[in-house]
Amino acid sequence: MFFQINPSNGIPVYEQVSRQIMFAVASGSILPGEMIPSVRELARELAINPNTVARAFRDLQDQNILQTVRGTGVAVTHGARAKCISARTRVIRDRLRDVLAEARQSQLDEAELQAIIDAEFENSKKRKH
Amino acid sequence: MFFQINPSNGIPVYEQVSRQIMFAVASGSILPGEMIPSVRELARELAINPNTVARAFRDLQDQNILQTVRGTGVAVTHGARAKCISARTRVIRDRLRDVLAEARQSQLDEAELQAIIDAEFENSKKRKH
Amino acid sequence: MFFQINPSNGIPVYEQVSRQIMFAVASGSILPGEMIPSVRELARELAINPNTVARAFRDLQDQNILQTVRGTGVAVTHGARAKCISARTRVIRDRLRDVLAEARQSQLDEAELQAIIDAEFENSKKRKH
Amino acid sequence: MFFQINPSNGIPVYEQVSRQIMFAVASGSILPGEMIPSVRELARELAINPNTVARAFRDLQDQNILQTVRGTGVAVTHGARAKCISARTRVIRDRLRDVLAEARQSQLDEAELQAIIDAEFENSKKRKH
DNA sequence: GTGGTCTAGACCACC
DNA sequence: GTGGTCTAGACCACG
Repeated sequence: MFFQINPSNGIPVYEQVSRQIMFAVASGSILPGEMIPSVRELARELAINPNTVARAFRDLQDQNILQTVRGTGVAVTHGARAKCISARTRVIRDRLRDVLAEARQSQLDEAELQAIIDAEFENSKKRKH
Repeated sequence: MFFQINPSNGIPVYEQVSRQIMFAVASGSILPGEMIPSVRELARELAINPNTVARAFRDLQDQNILQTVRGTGVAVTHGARAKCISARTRVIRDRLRDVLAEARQSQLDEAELQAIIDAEFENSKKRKH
Repeated sequence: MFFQINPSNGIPVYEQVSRQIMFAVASGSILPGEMIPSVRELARELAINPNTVARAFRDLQDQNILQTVRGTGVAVTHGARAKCISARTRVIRDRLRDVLAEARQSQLDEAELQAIIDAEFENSKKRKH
Repeated sequence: MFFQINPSNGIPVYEQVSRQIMFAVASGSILPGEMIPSVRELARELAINPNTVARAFRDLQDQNILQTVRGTGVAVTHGARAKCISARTRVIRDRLRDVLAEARQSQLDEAELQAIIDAEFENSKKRKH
């Protein structure tokens, strides 16, 4: 596991964890059928409380993305890949839609909005590498 | 006052109020120097708690967008217009930046991201009128 | 709230709480739109930890049976009634199906099984009042 | 040995093993005095942990259903048949009683409950052959 | 006052 | 070793 937690950016820690797992499955970094690190181990790595990790795992189990094997650990389900990919798209599209809805509602000039979008998109490309 | 409050959409109610006032000033729907409805009146209209309206007003006063006129009520300051315009841009740009940052971090394919952006932008145009 | 918790019967306490709320909604004891007792209050009444109650509430929110009103409390959603009724039927039917499947798999004589069912059904009727 | 283990259906694996042995004795598929496969062999067959099989055997030994024959292996005791038959009835009756108790507590309409029972009983008959 | 999050630490069943 | 449950207590945002 290779991701980062920011304890003070408004997004609940357990949600940062579950999202990053979801994204990792979507992108193929974690494969269906694979075991993922134990609650305690991941908690140690990320320097957070095990209960917080457990909550993230539980949320993903409720979505049938993870599955616990009794006394053994937690595995990625076989249907997880597709679910994660579409969930990822959905999350991003919905958030984008919210921003655009607010922009429209604020009566921001359309050309200006377009300019902001282009600029930020370029920005994000640069930060990509 | 003509805006709408959604008490269960994640955004704090007081923030929905202050933002919509801000946007109204930015777009010229409310003019500098104008009085705005009292805390009690606005609370009644929007069917929310007066404390919530008061908090929105306080936040806007802290930004020098509103000011109390002794014995009369609350008015939009003369410097408000410019402040609201730039605040509006900032709010929207920041939210957009967050979405794009998350999209990038999720390893979503760039072409797909671009497609989503275009589609949603078109969508929001349609909903505009 | 009028229900009972048995802390040592195998069923997790938070699940006993959420089920009993569900059943209460299904049977009409709690109506859609109504507020339910606060986490702290219910925890006090049932003599359990508030976090345990909170978890039950959270599970029901995930099923869109409860809905929190920010800073105010928790309410039963409007679609809850139908969901609870069908969930109740489903829970009971599934558990019954499991028992019967096990009975069949155990090669228990069918007449004997029928006898057990009849006897227990009569029993449960008696206990009803 | 011809039975199946489901590692992720809530019932502990060791209990699935011991129950299925018990049921096999009750139905006469395994006869008193017969040897049963060794822990290691059964574990291999069922693709589960030997400790799990050992625990199932231990439970059955505690109930005097299995006994170890020094230097030879594990055998079904002579009193086992009767014990298994009554244990089987007890297990099923208890589970049935639990379901009906919950149904009653949920205030499910009695006629509806009766209908569910009948339907599922017919269902289970069909699946039997 | 309300719910939500997080931590800490305990105990349990399971493998 | 594993995950699951529960308790206790703290802090925060919201109305």
